[in-house]
Amino acid sequence: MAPVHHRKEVDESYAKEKEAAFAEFIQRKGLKTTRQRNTIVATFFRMRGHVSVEELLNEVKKANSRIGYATVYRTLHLLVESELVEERRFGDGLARYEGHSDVEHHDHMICLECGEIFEFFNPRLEALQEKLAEENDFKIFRHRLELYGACKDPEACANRKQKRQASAGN
Amino acid sequence: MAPVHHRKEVDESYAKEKEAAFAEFIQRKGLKTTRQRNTIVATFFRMRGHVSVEELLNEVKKANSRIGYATVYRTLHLLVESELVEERRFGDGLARYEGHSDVEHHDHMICLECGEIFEFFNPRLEALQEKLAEENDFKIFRHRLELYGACKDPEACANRKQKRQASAGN
DNA sequence: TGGATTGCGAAAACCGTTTTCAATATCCAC
DNA sequence: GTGGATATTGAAAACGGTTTTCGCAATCCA
Ligand SMILES: [Mn+2]
Ligand SMILES: [Mn+2]
Ligand SMILES: [Zn+2]
Ligand SMILES: [Zn+2]
Repeated sequence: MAPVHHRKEVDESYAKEKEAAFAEFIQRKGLKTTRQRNTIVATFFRMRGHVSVEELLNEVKKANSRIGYATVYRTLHLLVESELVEERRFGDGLARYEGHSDVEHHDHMICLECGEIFEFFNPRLEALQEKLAEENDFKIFRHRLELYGACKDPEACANRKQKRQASAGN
Repeated sequence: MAPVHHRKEVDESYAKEKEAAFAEFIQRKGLKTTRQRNTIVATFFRMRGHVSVEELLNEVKKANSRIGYATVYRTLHLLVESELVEERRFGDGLARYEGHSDVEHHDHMICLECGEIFEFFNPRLEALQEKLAEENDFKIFRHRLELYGACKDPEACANRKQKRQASAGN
């Protein structure tokens, strides 16, 4: 099985692929290749989940402690513009970023207890939205659906909560 | 027909009802009745749509120009706490508030061209969300669904856009 | 009606994000 | 390779919506 090893390889090739796509975007736009941007992008695509700017900067600083907020913000904007990354806002006042996974689009359930974010996709839901838009003579460009609530499994939820609070105190 | 007159009466009784409910909430909480809060609440429930703080303050100042932002913000928090009003955020960086209409819950379509906000409610959509939550062992407390796009009727959209830009320059 | 308690408004603080600006790095034409 | 036009960087300041502070004013119960 060796799931950890497998996972690591998958992450690496995924990250490499995204880094290459970003490099191509940079060239296509006539922008310059810089160490800082490369570091930030490489770091980002090796993180999982819905990453805040601060979380990303903390990781980035491990590779190059001189990189500051401004460059991280600027690079994230480029990543969004390149469509390699999407910005999310789950109502806690800060932007979070995620790389597109294989599932192109998905929505989110956010546990207000442990902070876990579950992703889901349902074609019927998507179709129903289209139908409702049609009825209102409306053309959808994009949508956001967020279900706020709580995990039903109290044990798993409590564990995650603990884990999160532990990692919050870096 | 006299739709305007009819509308006015409906709004008045609606506003009066909400004002009374807020007064009751204030007493229940042991807070004091003040002119400023009454003015703000009375003004709010006579406005339609999804009202920003600035829009509300502008209206409020017509009745009492000495009222400032702080009191408007504080009163809106009370209105939300009383559950007479809901806060919305449609991604333009500012909070908007709406009184509960007869339809208790609804979702939104936002035209990115003219800024119009259409409201809708669909029981199948709600049920489907519940089903998906169930499958993920998740209990929904609340949700937000926003469809961003554009009106299909270009004329109506352009008219609304013009109207909005006109009223923006107060 | 006194007086403890709340609420008020102007201004300052807050907080995540964006912009400024002087110094530095990139990279294309030579 | 090198010069030099151009883009990028990082610290710090600015921004914009919201919250908090603080001294004064209003509320309201005994
Ligand atoms: Mn996601
Ligand atoms: Mn609404
Ligand atoms: Zn949970
Ligand atoms: Zn429109």
